[in-house]
Amino acid sequence: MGNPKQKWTKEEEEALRKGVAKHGTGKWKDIQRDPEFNKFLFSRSNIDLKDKWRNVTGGGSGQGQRDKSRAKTKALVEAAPSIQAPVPNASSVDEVMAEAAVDASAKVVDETKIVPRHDDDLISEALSNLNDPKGSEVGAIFNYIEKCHEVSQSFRRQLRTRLKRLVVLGKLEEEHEDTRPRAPQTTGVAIFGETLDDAAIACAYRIAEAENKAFIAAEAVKEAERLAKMAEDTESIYQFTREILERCSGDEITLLA
DNA sequence: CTAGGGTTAATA
DNA sequence: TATTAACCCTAG
Repeated sequence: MGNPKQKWTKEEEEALRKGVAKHGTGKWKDIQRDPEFNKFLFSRSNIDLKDKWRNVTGGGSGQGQRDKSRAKTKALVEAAPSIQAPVPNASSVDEVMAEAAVDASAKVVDETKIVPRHDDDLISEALSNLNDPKGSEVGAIFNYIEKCHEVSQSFRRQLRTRLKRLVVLGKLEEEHEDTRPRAPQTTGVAIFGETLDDAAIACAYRIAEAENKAFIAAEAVKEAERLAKMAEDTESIYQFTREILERCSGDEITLLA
């Protein structure tokens, strides 16, 4: 019977791209469940996201590459519930990356978008927002920053490494819940106390520089991912990617030490 | 739940 | 007719 194949709109496609750039390929359910993306993807299912992403991507040549000039359409298919913008969501790393992929030297100005305000405020605000009396776990902190800043996976790894590095160095105090580690449910939930707030400020500055380098690293990762599909050599690519990340973050680690 | 394959509708 | 894009089904 009536099956008018609803075409994807710009909002939906953009939301999908953003969701993938945020969480990464896969996790379609998470993207669909996300309140921010659910506004546009509320009528789409996780399978639809995957299918659409399959068409939108593909490696660069061959198939996929769905037309990019086709919006106008009707948009807002089912009387969507007033589209509001509760979240600031101003910076778009993926957008910058995409632009940079074509011409990086011309889009250097967008760099300010990645680092719009002070860096110390980043973690400070995260702690304030989380409002944790004992402190916030490292996961929640980076998660908050990730949501506010839309960082890429490359940066995510660097941030995590940085925080862990500080713990090892002794700058941060790792406080356990109490006696005995209870159950092995968590992969190492480290709750930081007040010391984090102090060290976070210093760490934030490093993060600022990290973001800048992460931007460059992201391009390298993107290239590596492309090669991965062509060569399908995970092992070689893994080392290649690792070298690039290490090379880009090598300077940062030195600063941290 | 995700990945892949196959089918159907619309288009060049 | 061939190709693309959405939709649906199945396997892991």
